[in-house]
Amino acid sequence: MNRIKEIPFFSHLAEEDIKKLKNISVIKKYNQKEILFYEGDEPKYLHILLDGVLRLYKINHKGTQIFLHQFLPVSLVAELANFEQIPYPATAEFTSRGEVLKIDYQKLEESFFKNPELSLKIIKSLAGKLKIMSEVITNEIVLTAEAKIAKFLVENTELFDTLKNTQIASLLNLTPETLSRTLTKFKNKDLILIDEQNKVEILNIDTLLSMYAN
Amino acid sequence: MNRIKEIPFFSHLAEEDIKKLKNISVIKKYNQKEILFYEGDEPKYLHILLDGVLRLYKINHKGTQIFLHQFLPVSLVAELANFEQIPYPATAEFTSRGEVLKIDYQKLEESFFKNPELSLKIIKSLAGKLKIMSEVITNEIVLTAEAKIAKFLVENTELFDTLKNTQIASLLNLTPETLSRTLTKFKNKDLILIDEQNKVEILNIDTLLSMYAN
DNA sequence: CGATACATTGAACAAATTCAAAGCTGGTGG
DNA sequence: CCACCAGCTTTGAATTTGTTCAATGTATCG
Repeated sequence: MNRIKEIPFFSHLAEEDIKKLKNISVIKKYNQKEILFYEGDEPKYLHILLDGVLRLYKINHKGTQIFLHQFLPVSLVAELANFEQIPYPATAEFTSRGEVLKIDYQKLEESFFKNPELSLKIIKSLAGKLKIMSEVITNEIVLTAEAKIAKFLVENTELFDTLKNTQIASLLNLTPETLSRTLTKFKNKDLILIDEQNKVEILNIDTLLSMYAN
Repeated sequence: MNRIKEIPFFSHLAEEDIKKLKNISVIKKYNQKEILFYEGDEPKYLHILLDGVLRLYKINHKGTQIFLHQFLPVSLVAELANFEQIPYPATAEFTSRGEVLKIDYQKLEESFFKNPELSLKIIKSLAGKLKIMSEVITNEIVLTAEAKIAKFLVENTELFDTLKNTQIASLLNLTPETLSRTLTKFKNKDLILIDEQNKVEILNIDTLLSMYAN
């Protein structure tokens, strides 16, 4: 079985390169709630998430988690730490069973960074992460709780049907109480409607948009 | 005069490539307080800061600036927006006179992204920015005002001698009042000492460290 | 001097969290 | 079948953290 060939990051590599890659990497399985790495760990491997859902978070001064991002397969995870040779800036925890390709980074750098196609993919991955970080900053520093919830309502309406409010609150880094109060406020202003089956319907998207868009 | 050769990003390029690059780029001068780009602008050029100091910030819901980073020459600025083809995620304003190399990004991508050395430099630049972003998140979301100030005291003691408290407060995204109150608290606890010439001296670095380090 | 900018201090305020209590809901076992 | 329990959700009140506003203090520089 050759899993590496199926990874978009490496799909273009020559047979010989894939063989090299296999020699410096290993696939490991993880269970739900297992930690791939902790904030502060020294990176040794470059991690590529092959299967499962990985939650990235930081711990704040009160000891509560600050959700940063959820990784879905197939993604490079926290490659920044490898490139910059710094400790992992956040903790990565599986929210489901999963599988990770772990590549010895030192050896990878020596033999693969001359490959321009691979470089371009890494550039794209890094740029994508910068975008995510930029959005995290917007969400956490620029927007108020009300604006965050308005934005989430507009952009992820369907998630309100599948997730519990506690889970949504956790994605937004808010308490369930704040989410509940804000949704009630929106209901009272006829911005949204919550039917008997707890499905959310947006009644006045313009007002919601104006709460967070500039 | 050939400025491009002196830019570390392009120093390794062949004479012929430099000529190409010249054809798709232009050097522009800016005065203090001029804006290089606003948050939300569509990127057309890849910007390389050649001279001057550039301040990157976002505007929060109250309309106040949130300081993100200060660029010094020579740096790629906000290349993420080019790579991801998204609007600029923040505003860039000169805090001094400055100079920027503006490269037509479309044309750059077509002809230069196959160059592995250049790719590697771009990777390093992106990874560096991710690190900055990660630190911004730590500072703004994870740390309390007290912890931010303790960290700044330890890591940038000398800046307290040259900058005014209002400027430091602005770098920390705090009000001067909060900074003043916190410094007074630290003085009363004998963690720091401020002499007649307003020079700050750290008396108890362990306690300061314990306020923000984990 | 006196003007202007910067720093300090106190009091009121705002946003969101925390804590506590009460209300729902859906599944389970008697 | 329904009573009950566990886990959400909602609501109110208190608390926390930092900002805002206003007043006062201090310094420096022409």
